[in-house]
Amino acid sequence: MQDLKKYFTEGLIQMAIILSLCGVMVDEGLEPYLPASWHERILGPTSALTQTQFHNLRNRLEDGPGLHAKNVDLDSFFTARRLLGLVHSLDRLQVPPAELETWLVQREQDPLPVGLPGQASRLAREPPGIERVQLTSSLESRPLVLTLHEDADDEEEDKEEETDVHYHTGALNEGEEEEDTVLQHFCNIGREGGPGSSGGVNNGELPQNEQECLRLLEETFPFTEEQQFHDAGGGRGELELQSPGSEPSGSSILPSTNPFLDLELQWQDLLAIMEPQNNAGCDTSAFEDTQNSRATETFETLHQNQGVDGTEADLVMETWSQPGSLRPPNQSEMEPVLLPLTPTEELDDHSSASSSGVSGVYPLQSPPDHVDLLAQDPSPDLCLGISAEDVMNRQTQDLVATPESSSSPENVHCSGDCTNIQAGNAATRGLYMSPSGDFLFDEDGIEDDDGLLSPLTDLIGDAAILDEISLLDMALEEGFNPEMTARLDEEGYLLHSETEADSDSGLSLAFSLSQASPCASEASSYSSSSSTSSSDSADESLFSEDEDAVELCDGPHMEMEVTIKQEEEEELGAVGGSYPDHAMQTFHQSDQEKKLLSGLPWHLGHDHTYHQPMSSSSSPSLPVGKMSTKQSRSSVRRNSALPYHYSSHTSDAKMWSHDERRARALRVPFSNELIINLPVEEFNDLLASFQLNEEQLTLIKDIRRRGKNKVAAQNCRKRKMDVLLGLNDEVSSLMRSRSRLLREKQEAMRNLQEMKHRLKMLYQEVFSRVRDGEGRPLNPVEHELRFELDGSVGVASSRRGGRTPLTKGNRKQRDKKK
DNA sequence: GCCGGTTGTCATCTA
DNA sequence: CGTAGATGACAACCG
Repeated sequence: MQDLKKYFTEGLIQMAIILSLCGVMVDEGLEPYLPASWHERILGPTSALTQTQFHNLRNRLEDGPGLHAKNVDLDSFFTARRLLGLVHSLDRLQVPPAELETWLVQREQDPLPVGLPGQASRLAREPPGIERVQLTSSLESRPLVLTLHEDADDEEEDKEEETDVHYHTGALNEGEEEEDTVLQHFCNIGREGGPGSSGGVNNGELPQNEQECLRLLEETFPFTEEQQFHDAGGGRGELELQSPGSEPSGSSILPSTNPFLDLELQWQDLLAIMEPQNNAGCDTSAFEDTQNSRATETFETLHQNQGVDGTEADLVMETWSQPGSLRPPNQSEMEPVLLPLTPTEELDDHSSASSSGVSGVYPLQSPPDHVDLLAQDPSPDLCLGISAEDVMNRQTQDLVATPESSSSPENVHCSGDCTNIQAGNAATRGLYMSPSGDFLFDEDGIEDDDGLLSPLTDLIGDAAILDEISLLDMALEEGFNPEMTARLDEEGYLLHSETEADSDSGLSLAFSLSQASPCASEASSYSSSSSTSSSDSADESLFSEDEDAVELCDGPHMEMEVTIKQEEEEELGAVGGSYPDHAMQTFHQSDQEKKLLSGLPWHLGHDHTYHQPMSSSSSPSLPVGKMSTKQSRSSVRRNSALPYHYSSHTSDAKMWSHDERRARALRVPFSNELIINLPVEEFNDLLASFQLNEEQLTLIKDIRRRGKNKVAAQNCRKRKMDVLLGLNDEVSSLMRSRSRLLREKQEAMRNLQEMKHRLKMLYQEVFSRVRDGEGRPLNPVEHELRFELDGSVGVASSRRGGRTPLTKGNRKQRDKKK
């Protein structure tokens, strides 16, 4: 939304409108409105700078901030590509080429002189491979996404395009001096309009162009025709279309009519944009999408026409592309195309995903992509840089989706956004797309609707795309992979449970160690409260499962328990009597319940030890008095059946067996574990679900009480032990502290003695220098120095007891006299 | 058989 | 009032 705000804030909307109007006269209209700083303002932090790292890197390398920032150093880029091997993929996939086209178009449209120098330099810099990429991409984009569908033909076309591209690029490099047909067209247009005023030129030609465009549209431009056109001319067709002002040139490469088409398309795009519905239309019709994309292209071209004025052009471009990203200024267009490729794909993916995720409204992405490719670059630039970009795209798409929002400027932006996003999608998806064309885009869009992941998965799915996808993409995919997140979540849950278990174990102390049982452990007093709350839902589910299990219990585990129980019963004799199958089942259920309960957080968190007895419910319950011999047997059985249960104490088994016996005797339909571990509500529900007599209820409550108290006792003992240990530690620390203090005391005593000694020496020295009134030294026996509180010093006679104040001054004087 | 440790249980208090 | 936790005390069991 912030981005949108940025775009919509203040005069941006007006700017967009003006720009749209500028379809005829971009330069004139924009100039007043486009201060040099506008780019940054409009784009804000999310602009090119925030774009894909890749773009950013290039930007950094070459131009730095501003529009140029997007311009990529082709050499560096190419090198990087080779190194990464991504470059190759980029060449194919890179949507950015569209931008190149736009750039070229701008050149053409623009009076050649305008922005040439910078661009030319860039072109010259660009390695041939890069140029190809641009051209191919541009060609693909222009021919409409249709070209994308034709994967097989793409390479050949690309080659052809490459030639064209070289041609164009050469023109660009030469500063439009070259006689490239396309360039010538553009040059002618620009010249007609006047080198300085591209807009003016355009204006003059517009009417004709429009007419021709309309005618051409009717004749050739039918959507299907676009495909044909694309098939036939690929890049050429694009070039033609792109050259808005160019006269119909006989040049094989660039049909002059195409430029007119572009103009018309631009107009249509503008009109469509003006119409609120267009936004929605993007979704509905590929044609509209194409128009939108074209509109963006037109703006781009206009921007380019502005030529050198990167700022103004950038502004325009930005206004169009804003949602995703702004194109870099003049030069940047070229580079953005290239650079964005990988990132753009990523962005596209994100954007597409986002768009899809946001609303199915924008299935269009693919179709506009062709045209949008130009726009893509910008968008990807913006989007790619930051993960948040996806959100941006979604937001922008949302805006676009709302047809109502389509007021002139907003529409423009929206369309631009849509185009950008779509372009991104198209770049990646165009490959996937079948020759069906625009509609295919819709399909893609639908696929996109699945979510962000879908595009990624799609990319992965396509081998070619995979080639193109960079490691970064992979990383991104992994990062976004929902499965991974799910796994993480699970792991986190596991970890959480483990941690709880750990905490529990900590609580249980030795108990847990000795008796730790994998089976469900009762919730420890500490963890139980919290765990229960968190696990309520799970518990419920488990509970339901448990109930089912009660009814349906079966399986080998059942058999094991049954045998054990039978043995136990034999041992027990008449106490338990013979359990009906139902009861057996219920107990078996208890085992399953254990399993289920084990999954419960609270269950996990709890002490290991005493539940074991719980788990041992299946284990035979022996009369307390009989336990000695039989216990060992039962314990052995337990061990065999439930090794984890095993505890040194058979008493546990006994105890539980006692409750278990009673429960069996009363035919309690659920296990002790459930009785003890279930939360109160569920426990009550459980009791309510079964018709139990008073005796059974009492027993169940006693079992629950004892079970919980058992845990409480364990915890209490553990705490007590902890307290003892803590006290022991405290005692140790206090002992150490005492030793330390004693040492310090000794040290202080030594220091004190030393000080006393030094004081004594000093006293003697001072006293030895004191003289009486006759100048004779004082007799230490008869006199002594007295230090008063006020700091004065006097000589006192030890015999008379009288004191002769002796001030320092006096003493000093005396000393001086001496 | 005694002793120490462990564990379960009960009773009671408290939140 | 009911529930659950905490704790002291008791008893049983084991090594």
